[in-house]
Amino acid sequence: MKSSDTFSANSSANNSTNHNGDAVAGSTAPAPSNFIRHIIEQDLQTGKHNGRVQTRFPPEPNGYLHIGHAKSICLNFGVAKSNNGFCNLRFDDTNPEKESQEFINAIKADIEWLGFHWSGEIRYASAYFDALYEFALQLIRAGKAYVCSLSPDQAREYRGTLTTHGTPSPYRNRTVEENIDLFTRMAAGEFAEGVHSLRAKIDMASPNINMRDPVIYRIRHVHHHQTGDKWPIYPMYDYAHCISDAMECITHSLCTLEFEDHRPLYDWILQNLDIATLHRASDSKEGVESYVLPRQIEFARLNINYTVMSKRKLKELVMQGYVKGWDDPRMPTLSGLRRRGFTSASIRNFCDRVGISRSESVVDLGMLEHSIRDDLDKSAPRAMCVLRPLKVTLTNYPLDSLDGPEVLELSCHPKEESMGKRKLPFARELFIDASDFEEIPPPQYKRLSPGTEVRLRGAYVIRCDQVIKDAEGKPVELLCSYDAATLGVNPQGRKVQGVIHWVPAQYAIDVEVRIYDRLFSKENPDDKTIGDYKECLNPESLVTLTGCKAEPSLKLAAPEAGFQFEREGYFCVDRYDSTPDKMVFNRTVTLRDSWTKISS
RNA sequence: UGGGGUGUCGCCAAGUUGGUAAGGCACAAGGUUUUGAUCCUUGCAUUCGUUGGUUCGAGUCCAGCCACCCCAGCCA
Repeated sequence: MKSSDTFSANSSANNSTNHNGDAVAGSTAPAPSNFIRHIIEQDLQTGKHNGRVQTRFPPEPNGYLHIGHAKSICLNFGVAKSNNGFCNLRFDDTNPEKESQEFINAIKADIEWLGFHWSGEIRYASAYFDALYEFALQLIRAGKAYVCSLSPDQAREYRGTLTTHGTPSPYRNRTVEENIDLFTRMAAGEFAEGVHSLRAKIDMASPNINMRDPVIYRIRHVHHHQTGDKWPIYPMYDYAHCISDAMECITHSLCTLEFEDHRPLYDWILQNLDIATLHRASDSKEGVESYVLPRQIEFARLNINYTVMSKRKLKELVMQGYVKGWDDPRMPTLSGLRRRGFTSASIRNFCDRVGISRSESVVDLGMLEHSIRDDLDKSAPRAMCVLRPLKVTLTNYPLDSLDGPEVLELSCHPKEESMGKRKLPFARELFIDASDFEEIPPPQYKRLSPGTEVRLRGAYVIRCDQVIKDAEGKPVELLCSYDAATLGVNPQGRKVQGVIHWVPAQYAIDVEVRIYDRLFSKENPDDKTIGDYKECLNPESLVTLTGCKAEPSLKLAAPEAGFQFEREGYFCVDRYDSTPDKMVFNRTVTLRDSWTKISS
């Protein structure tokens, strides 16, 4: 045990030993070093924002959050927290047809589960529609935006290609009056979808296609989950996002690499708006003179091998029934990982370990597995559960006595005594796992085989005397004898190497165990040479085992409770399908396993 | 044949102003162990995509080359 001196010697280094301490925002290690934190440090030094750090996490509510979002969440909230700043949650809801309240609710729940707290009320880009509309009028009056009446197809032709410049729209030089008239009528719902759009007047010859008079408003006669039927026009991302950031006084607008080419547009919009108006529309409580525009900074999105991360593909897996929902334990969604048994701390740690950079990279799934093992090894109580039961009868163990069974006490954790002990009856008839017996033991096999001994974890040493087989020659029962002198002590004069888990037959509870494995069998399901990513779906990503035998103490386990089933892995009680009468456990991850390496 | 990016160990990733390659994962070898788990110890890039240049000295500066990623939605 640690002495109290050890604790007082270095307070900051011992954060990790603080089990149920501050569960918020991965704070066990010193803040990671990355280019974004460097930029912020610099801005703090130069006093660019008066020492203020304000970030935001801006999901579009068109799907569930996945672990890639967790990277962004940890970054945005983490960077704000360690600089005494704040992070907003803003729904980027400018394209209502793909969005829904269901997604908004799920996203909120996932962020809370991850352990982060957003600053103030939840924000919505849609809450800024009035302001956005006024700013559009301002651009029009300044001759910096115009109503274009090209069809989407025509607009594409006018835009030019990657290597050839575009051609100005014939509507580019409409008068301010005409533009205002048309735009006002667009907003009044007078026109059908597609007949007009509002465009920023920038440069059709720009080598950056985003600057070739991008559309900033389109006509969409659809219901919006927040604003109802108020608007027949909706702003585009490029236009709404930068203004929303500015209105929320965001200092550092962090996004992924694919928006790099949009940065000039982000800056153009803000720089072409009247700063005083922007300031007035913003959250700022200081004067205009200290009002500084936000800076967009891009970082690489998260990729993990053996999985897909695009929302489109995840949605497809759900919609076409390849998985059982957004929260299927095989999904890389936060709700899926949660249901699988991942703790939020493990995900935060994973994000810290992965780091932030600008190079596109593919993280090994092993890193995620390490993060959850690392957490659960320390925090998960141990228990025994036999997945593929094989009956064992201890021929020399007394038959049931009237006093009831012999009851053993086992520690819930090998190191953490504070986790207490659990009771487990011992009996003449037991179950062990079928894989812990081999009639013809392979080299270095340390488990049970005819004539050899093993230790039953937390109980006695037993020896296999006889194998009873069925008609096909498969072992169905083992007749063993136990050594009564080996409870809590090693036998004298011989060494018993193997230790196996077991469960008393008549006191065990029947449970269902779902064995999950990676969803894809190829490292890169997106590889074009595979064809469709669904071709490499792993047919064994889910194997359901029924009739598993769990120790009776598990009966009390609550939904989502995580355990280490000794020698098998980490498992959790399924939060939806498990009932007291029919418990269901999900395998979160296996234990590290050097035996299968040795044996193969 | 346009523009914007990225290239440091098998996988991530630090490398402030040029001064002689952090850390994690994985892997390997030992030790402890009533989980073939955990834990502990040790090992694991004379080299930073590549070729040249500047310099006493370059992953860090300069030039050329190569590879890969992103962009032509009235999606985000």
